[in-house]
Amino acid sequence: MKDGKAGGVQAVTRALTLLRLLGGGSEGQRVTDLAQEAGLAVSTTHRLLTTLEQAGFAHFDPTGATWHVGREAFAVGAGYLQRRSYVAPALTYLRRLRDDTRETANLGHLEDGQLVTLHQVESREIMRAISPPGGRVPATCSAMGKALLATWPDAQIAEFCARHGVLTMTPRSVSTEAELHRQIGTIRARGYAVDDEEHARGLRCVAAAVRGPDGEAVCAISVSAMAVRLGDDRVEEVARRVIAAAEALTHRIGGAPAAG
Amino acid sequence: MKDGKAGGVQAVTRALTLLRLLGGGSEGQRVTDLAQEAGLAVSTTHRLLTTLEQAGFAHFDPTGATWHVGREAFAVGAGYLQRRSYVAPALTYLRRLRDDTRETANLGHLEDGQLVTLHQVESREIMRAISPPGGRVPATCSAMGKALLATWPDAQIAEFCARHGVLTMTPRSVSTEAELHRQIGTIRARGYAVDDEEHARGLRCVAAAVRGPDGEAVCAISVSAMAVRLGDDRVEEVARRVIAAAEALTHRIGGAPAAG
DNA sequence: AACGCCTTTCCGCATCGTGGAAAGCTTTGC
DNA sequence: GCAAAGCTTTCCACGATGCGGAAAGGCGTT
Repeated sequence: MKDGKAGGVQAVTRALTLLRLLGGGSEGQRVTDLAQEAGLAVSTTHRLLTTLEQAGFAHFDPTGATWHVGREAFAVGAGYLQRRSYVAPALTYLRRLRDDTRETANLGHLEDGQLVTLHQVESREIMRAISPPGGRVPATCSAMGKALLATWPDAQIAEFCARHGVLTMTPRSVSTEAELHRQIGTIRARGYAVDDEEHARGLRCVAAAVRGPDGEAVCAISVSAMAVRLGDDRVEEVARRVIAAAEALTHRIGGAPAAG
Repeated sequence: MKDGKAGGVQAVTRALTLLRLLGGGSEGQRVTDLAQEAGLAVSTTHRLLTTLEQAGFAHFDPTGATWHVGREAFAVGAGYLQRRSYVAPALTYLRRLRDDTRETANLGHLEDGQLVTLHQVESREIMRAISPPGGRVPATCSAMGKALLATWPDAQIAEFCARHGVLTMTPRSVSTEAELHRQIGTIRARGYAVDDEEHARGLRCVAAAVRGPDGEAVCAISVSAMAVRLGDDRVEEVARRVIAAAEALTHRIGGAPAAG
């Protein structure tokens, strides 16, 4: 047929066109109108819609005989957002970050008060990272953890401390709630968090939070390096790149830069 | 063929199955695996995926040769939410509810006898939601579902049972119509509904209905938490907050507090 | 260099989707 | 209250269209 482009499965292409019309159009569309808009025969349209309904992607409202987007379509779309959809798109930015800084770039999120490293792009210079993917650290001992905490309201942070305590891993780790709150203030002002040998001796990290579509922080990006290679003079430059990566990823996953 | 159910357009049904797999499965799936999961020939799967990609519903990542849900799928799903004018205003109240209770706050509505979770603001303490956005549960196994049913006249509830049956998900789920009617009475008297491990073992929810301008219940708000974290002593306090949130949203969308 | 495992393309066959036509079903006008 | 209009829904014979086995093309591994 002359359905415009070849290559695809006709019936499927048509069904998807209808699905798009259902999602984009005004509320409650009738078979005849949909058929016209899609340029299909009414009977064909009806058959396709019925099929979409059987799969839960379309919904038919008997009162008024109108068609709507179904729950499955929503479920699939929601999966697109929620299903850790930031890991795959993050890879590009992590890699660039690693190449720009020549240090290890990390992606992590919070789980039960701990920071879990989800992915890591290793520095080509230095061997073996301290915290491999899957590794866990108390949130307050990690730059990524602190960057994420800093996006929370103060009351939540206090609650977090009450629940999990303020755990330490090195003599330099944040050890009191007051100290944590002080640091959080700095993090919010600067837009990035620093871990200065608070997780492991000789290791420094710089991190920034990534936000999801609803403005909530979903994960964080960091650069970690041997402290000797990441002096005070270099932190700001690295931080700038980390923030840029975090913002780029925020944008990429349809995130809102500011929270509510 | 013996594709389970007849009536639908084969190619479309199959394509939708793939789409669901893309949305539901782990991120980044290969053709071979998808084919196996869907019970299709590899070549067929590949052709259907290609078609989905042409329409923007699937996305192919050349590095790693993996398939992902596409932007169009998300766009269509978003239409599902946009169409419901109460979703956007609800976010504020959900977030506040989460912050006040430190548990996960949910928004849901009924479709085809099932409760569909529309939005979720996750507890910061606990990860992994049982029922993520897009997820469905039989209405009677859910606090939100029961809260909504309770706003209906008895005759309609009876009809609902006749149509959908009284489905159960755990040994604690409501299993008879009589039991349901008893609970509905309690819900009406108290103003809130409880799901005590009736949907998933170890999970408790407290929900209240939100009404639209015509006094009809349009959606429900709930707080869900691990049962150990939501003891009998805490239910009343949480319920008070859930009801407040539901009333606030009712008011916000110009709803009438009481039914006709 | 040869293997194994995967993606991608090809092609002949018959299955499956197609659209016109006709049958149901409401709503509207008189 | 009846008829006509306009819609949804079902039916069916035809042939275009999607099917899947097989083969070709890539890529990493042994």
